[in-house]
Amino acid sequence: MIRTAGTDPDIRVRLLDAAAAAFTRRGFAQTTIDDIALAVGGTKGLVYYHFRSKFDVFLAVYDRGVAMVREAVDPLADAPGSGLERLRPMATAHVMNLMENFPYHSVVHQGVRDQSSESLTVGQRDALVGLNRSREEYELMFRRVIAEGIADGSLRPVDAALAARVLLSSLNAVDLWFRQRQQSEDSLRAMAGDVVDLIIGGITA
Amino acid sequence: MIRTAGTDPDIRVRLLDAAAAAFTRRGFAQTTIDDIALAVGGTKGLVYYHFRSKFDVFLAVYDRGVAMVREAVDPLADAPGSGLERLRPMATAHVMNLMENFPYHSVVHQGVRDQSSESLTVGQRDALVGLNRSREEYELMFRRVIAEGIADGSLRPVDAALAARVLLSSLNAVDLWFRQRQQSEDSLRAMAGDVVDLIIGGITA
DNA sequence: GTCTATATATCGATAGAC
DNA sequence: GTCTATCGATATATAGAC
Repeated sequence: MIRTAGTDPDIRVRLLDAAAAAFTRRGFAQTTIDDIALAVGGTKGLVYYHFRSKFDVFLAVYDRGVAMVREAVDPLADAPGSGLERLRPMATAHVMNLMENFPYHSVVHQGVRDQSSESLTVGQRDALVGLNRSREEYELMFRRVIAEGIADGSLRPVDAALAARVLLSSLNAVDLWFRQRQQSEDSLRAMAGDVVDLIIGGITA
Repeated sequence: MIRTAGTDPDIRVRLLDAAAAAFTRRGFAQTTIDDIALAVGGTKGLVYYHFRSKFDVFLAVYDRGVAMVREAVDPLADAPGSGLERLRPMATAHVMNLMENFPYHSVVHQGVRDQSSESLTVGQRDALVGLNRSREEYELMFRRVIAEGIADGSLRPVDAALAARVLLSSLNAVDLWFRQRQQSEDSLRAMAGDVVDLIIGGITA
């Protein structure tokens, strides 16, 4: 082994995975620090050694979640092709990522909802809004591609800002009914494609 | 006055309104019974006189929320016209209702998300799933109209079940970015129309 | 009917042992 | 680095006064 001894170097990530799963299953408020710790075979102290607070764990999960989607989707925005030819792969990759990293996505979704929650302290809200900036850049990227699609004629002349919002929130809403099962990558991709087609293509004849 | 004396006969509804607002602003777990009571100028005891538990309040809000949307939308499903000609008013009425009764809608949305939450007791989950049955009938109504639209040629030959799911969850996702302002009924209706058009009509050229 | 205690439980966070 | 023990705050629910 190249790495020298010591405890699992990825304990932080394992804690984040456990936290994402717990926040998804029970919600942030109903999740206890012990839930997270016990999921990796540890106790409270372990969590508090690696994170300042429960909210800090939430932010770290959120951060990682946004990073993962952007890593998958961002490059597609600047590929060659018309607006529509780039938007469809972007949307599909977004949904695929949602399904494959469901807990992380779910936490990000919670974070977006809660950024205006009155149960947050001022400092907490600021931290959340700060992280949401990356999320907003992401939305602006979709808006840009939609605008380009309108310009090149591959998309209808809709309000790009509203369309980006509706598109992303519609894609994210998939988490309301999607439930993980052992599905092949192919069947996930097929479902993602169907959903994206419904949202981008509409259902009118 | 026809009604004989006694305290406000609508105190139950006022409590539900206050609860809906509180659950929306802070989330269920972070809302305290005192939050609800104080919002109507009372204390804990008032709430516990009218409701068995905090969760009971949640269910009552949920119930009222579903009833309100269905009252507005159900009749439109059996109006004359093609599938598309009925689906568009249904979707628009749904979004209008979402905007006008935002807190109730928001609580119903929470309820749908939480029906598989592991932080519920068995009895609580059963109660929630029971109420969700009305919500499912509602989705089936959309599915039926979509199927009829496909049959009459006003809609593309999509998977009606998937389309109904995607349509409703997309419409509901509007609550993620919609924020109440003092807007005229007309401007709300215009926005609802735009959103519905984007979701039903898609954005491809 | 509504309010004022209060019993009771839970959990985030910290201190200190190892 | 991780654990055990514990403090302290918060909040559901109840009992009984008015």
